[in-house]
Amino acid sequence: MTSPAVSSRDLPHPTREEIRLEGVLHALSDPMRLRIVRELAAVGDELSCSHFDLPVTKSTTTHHFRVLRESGVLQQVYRGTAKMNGLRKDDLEGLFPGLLDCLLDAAARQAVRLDGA
Amino acid sequence: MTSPAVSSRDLPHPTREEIRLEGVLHALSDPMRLRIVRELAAVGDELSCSHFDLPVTKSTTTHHFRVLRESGVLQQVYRGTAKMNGLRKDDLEGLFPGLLDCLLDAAARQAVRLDGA
DNA sequence: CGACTCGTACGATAGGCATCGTAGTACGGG
DNA sequence: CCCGTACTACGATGCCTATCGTACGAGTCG
Repeated sequence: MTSPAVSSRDLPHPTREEIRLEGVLHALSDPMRLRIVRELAAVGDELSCSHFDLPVTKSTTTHHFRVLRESGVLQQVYRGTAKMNGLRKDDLEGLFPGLLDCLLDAAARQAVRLDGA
Repeated sequence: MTSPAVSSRDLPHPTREEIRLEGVLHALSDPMRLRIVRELAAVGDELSCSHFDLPVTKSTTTHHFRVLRESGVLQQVYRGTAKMNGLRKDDLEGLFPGLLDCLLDAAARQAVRLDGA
């Protein structure tokens, strides 16, 4: 088997063609979600939901991950009890070349400017 | 006078430092507002509010222009009875280099993809 | 002045959404 | 089989927002 521990539970994702720029921008216009995406991009690999230590409850965290998945920014898959999250880099790059990097750069610049980090 | 017919009425704008990426993304995540920005960028000059023929009432149009101004995407100034709108290209480029062009390109690609135009 | 155009203000409405808490399901390990 | 961990589902709440209609203010032109 190529993917050993992938659960049968699976989650609805938009196809590449169904992804809308407005939806992506809306998803990224929330600070919590932008933070998730930045961390995911920095690590460059899939991360479980529980890896993120966000200042909101788990319910709210679930909500944010769903928005990111339904807008086409993330792909999610269950692996055991964990839900792994990965950026849909290829799809986004195919639809909107350069946009993701540009947004991440913009977010990084703002973080430096505001937090001095 | 440098600006002859500028009315005394003036409008609150965020300074460059006050512009937030989240706010800009939120402003552009509305189809009506994205359309306004695309048209403004295509023309490359200031346009009056009444130039835009949007499928919403004038009240709603006013609302969208205010959101764009308050997020720092547009600058607005009264000229006679008209209110002229211009993209804050320099400020956006200074804060988030390349972002505006990237977003406009993404919007254009999506328009081609969906409307075949 | 009077009429007309452009845009605003205000209130209403309906829907969306970020957040929480609690109760529940799925999976893996002892 | 039972327990703990990871995540979900559902309902509630309060706020934000896209939209409208109507009434009004500011400016221009005859």
